[in-house]
This record gives sequence, C-alpha cells and structure tokens, in this order.
Amino acid sequence: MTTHTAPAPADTRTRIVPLRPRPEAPRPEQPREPLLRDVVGGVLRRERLAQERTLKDVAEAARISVPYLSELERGRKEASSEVLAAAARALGLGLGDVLSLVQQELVAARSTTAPRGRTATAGRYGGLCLAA
Amino acid sequence: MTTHTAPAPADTRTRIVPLRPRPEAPRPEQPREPLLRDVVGGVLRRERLAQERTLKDVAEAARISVPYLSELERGRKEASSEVLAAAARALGLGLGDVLSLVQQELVAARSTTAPRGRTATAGRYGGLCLAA
DNA sequence: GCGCCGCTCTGCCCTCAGCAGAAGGGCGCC
DNA sequence: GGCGCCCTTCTGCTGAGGGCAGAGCGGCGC
Repeated sequence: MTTHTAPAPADTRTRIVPLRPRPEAPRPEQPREPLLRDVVGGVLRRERLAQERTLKDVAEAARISVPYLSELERGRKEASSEVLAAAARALGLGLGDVLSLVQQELVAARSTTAPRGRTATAGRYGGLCLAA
Repeated sequence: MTTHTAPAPADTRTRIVPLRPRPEAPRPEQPREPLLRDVVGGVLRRERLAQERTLKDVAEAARISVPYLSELERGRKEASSEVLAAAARALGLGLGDVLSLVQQELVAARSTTAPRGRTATAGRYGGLCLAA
C-alpha cells in the first residue's frame, strides 16, 4: 500500500497557468483560533448594548425569539445566514459591518495570542480600505 | 492603572459610554443583501481553484467529506464555525483571510446592486486597513 | 413583601448538517 | 470506437443541533 505509484505530480492534464503557491505547511500547529460564533456573538452583544437596547427589543426587530438571541450572543448556538442577517439588520447594520467588527476582533485576538502571529493572513489581501 | 474618570479600557467589559443613535429606519425595505453562505462558498471555491486543488484534496485536508465540501462551495449547506475554520485552514488561510475576501465581495456586490447603496455601512467602521 | 423587567436555563420538535453510495460528464489511453 | 479514471453533483438516510415556548432567577421600584 505504500507509495509505490510515486507522487506523480505531473498530471499535466490541467494547465491553468498561475498557480498560487500551495500552502505546504500541513499542520504546523497553529494553536487556537477563536471560534467564529463566539466572536460574532460578542459583536452582536456589544453593538446591542452600545445602542442601549434589550434582548426583547432586538429579538422582535429581528423576528427571532428572545432566548435564542441570547444564545447567539453567548456563542452557544450557531447563527444561520438568514438569522445573522436579520440580527444585524435589527441593529441597523449590514453584513459587511458585522464582518468588519468580527475581523477586527480576530486580528486583535491573534495579536494578543501570538504577538508575532503571521499566517498568510494580512499580507496578501491586506489592503482593503473601504472608504465611504 | 485605574483611570478613574475615563471608562477604563482595561477590560473588554467596558461601561457602555455613549449611546449610539439607535437606527431608526425600522425596516422599510432593503431589498436583497446576498446570502452569506453563498458568498462564503464562492470564496472557498475560488481559493481552491486558485491553488489548483481538487475537492478531494481539500476535503481530506479539512477532514470533511467530498460531497459536503461541494455543497458548501455551492452555498447549499450552512457551514458551522468549526467546519468553516477547517476548510479555511485546509486552504492555508485563517478565518480573517476568508472574512476579508467575503467582505470584499459583499462590498462589490452591493455597489453593483445598488450603486448609490449606503446603509450605516461603510462610513462608520470603514477604515480598517490591515497592514502587515 | 410583591410584582415587574431583563436575562438565562430546561426540555421539545423538527429541520438540516454531514455523510456513504452511486450517477453524470470529460478526457486520456489502448 | 470503447473503456476506464477523475472530478463533480445528485439521492437517500441518520443524528445532531437550530429555534422556540415556558419556567426559573436576580435586581429594582412601589
């Protein structure tokens, strides 16, 4: 069963030209990236509090139940695309806004967790500066 | 370290200082923001193709089944936090990278869909320019 | 004390995430 | 020309978990 057939990389079937350098660090043990739903939940809660609104208020605006919104904010349930959009909307935000905030937190968390933390991350796609 | 006048930034649990003007356009109708899972799927597929890799390859790296990865890329199934992280990782990206790309697509889509489209969106949190 | 308000915990049901198996479709090989 | 391989997508199935109604708990005004 061993690699008798060889790596045989040259399956030249495809010739799409510009290959991006496939990341070949298989598992260099990047410890823990925070779980997305936690970060999203945190953002939602922070925004809600910043607006001084209650779970009930936002939940109704988003057409979801109060306990469920609570669970989302605490990162205990996974928000589907529709629910997330509704919740964001209820806070007067777009998906893009929420994602911005989430990203900021991810970056912040990473820099504290691994101060020299660099993945392929920012460098490549980095410069997205969306202005008004 | 207790700046006693200022709302100490020391902890995340900051006192919510300024109430943000609650968004009071309740919900007239903002017609269609693209569904998150579609955008995410598109990003995953594009990245995979850019690396010239197959579903099988990436699926194995992410420890998920091939058909399921296909569904994710096509936006037919919702990706949980863990699965999304695994898929991103399998492509050599972090969550932040994926979110960046997703956000870019959202912005792009919006500008085509609603050329004058402005929500509370970009203005407020706009300037996240993450550099190296 | 008592009731209200805001949040969280407890089950419950039914959708859907996630997968094994097999069916298209394209290209190389004999 | 046919055969077979590879990548992808479709078809059911099962168990996990999304989403909710209802009750429980601490705080504050009366």
